Amino acid sequence: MLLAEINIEFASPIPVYEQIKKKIKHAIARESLSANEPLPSIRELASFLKVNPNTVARAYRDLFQENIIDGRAGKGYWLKETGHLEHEKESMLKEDFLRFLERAIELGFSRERLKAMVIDFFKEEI
Amino acid sequence: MLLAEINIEFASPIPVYEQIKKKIKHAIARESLSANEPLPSIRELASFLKVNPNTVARAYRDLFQENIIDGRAGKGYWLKETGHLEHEKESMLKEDFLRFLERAIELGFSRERLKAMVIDFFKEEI
DNA sequence: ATTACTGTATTAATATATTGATACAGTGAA
DNA sequence: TTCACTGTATCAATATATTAATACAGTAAT
Repeated sequence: MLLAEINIEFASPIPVYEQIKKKIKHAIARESLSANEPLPSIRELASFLKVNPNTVARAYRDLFQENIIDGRAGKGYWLKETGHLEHEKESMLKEDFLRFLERAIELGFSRERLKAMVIDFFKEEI
Repeated sequence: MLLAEINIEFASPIPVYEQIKKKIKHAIARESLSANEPLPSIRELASFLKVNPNTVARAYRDLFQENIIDGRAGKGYWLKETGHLEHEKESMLKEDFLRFLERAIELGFSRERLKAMVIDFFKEEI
């Protein structure tokens, strides 16, 4: 994975470690980082981005807990098996969708109306 | 609208003003608060909940900016026309859905696969 | 064991978000 | 005008989140 793929907007209100997480997820999505491939070491990425190593460590720790990467002290971090990842990704997405449904219910939309709206969204967007 | 419909969990990590907003949206969704009906005054709700008036004011200000309620100094706040609300609710929901789509794209899902998954969700859930 | 890398843990500094105290200003009725 | 109620604005106190400084511990090669 190329260091250059990760750039940070320091003026943004979004925390640096969140930006790092998002960039890495993007890299995975485009397959510019593949299964078992090592990530840059915490200190390497930190010095490249000119941020504190703890900030990168926080991003990596989160991704570890999200079951996206694996790692050990002395060895570094690497991307997990993509097969496993597919399953994780699908369940992450399912959770997101359920949260969306909850908000819709809060707003008073019926199941049927919601379904119709979502189908419309698909016709219009992307 | 009944004051008793709004209860706060002070132990929760969710800010009090966010909890107030959510309860009011719920009340609107169940139509326990109807068009043009006045909300409890800031001080009345604050003393009932035993929170600072500014906390309630923050919730009301947010709902005002979300175009859900209207109000003026000296007169209080009241629910807006529901016709207008329907439109607002729909666009709020659309925004939520677009955020969901963005996350899905980040995770590398194609538009078609996403559509299939969403249809499956509707078959299984709620 | 030494060296040169890895990640981890602890604590402090800083920034941001949330809540609170208080004074101010608008509205309408007596 | 006066009164009793509305919401608003400003600033301080507090809590939480984020980043940083530093010391510690694991791994592997020499």
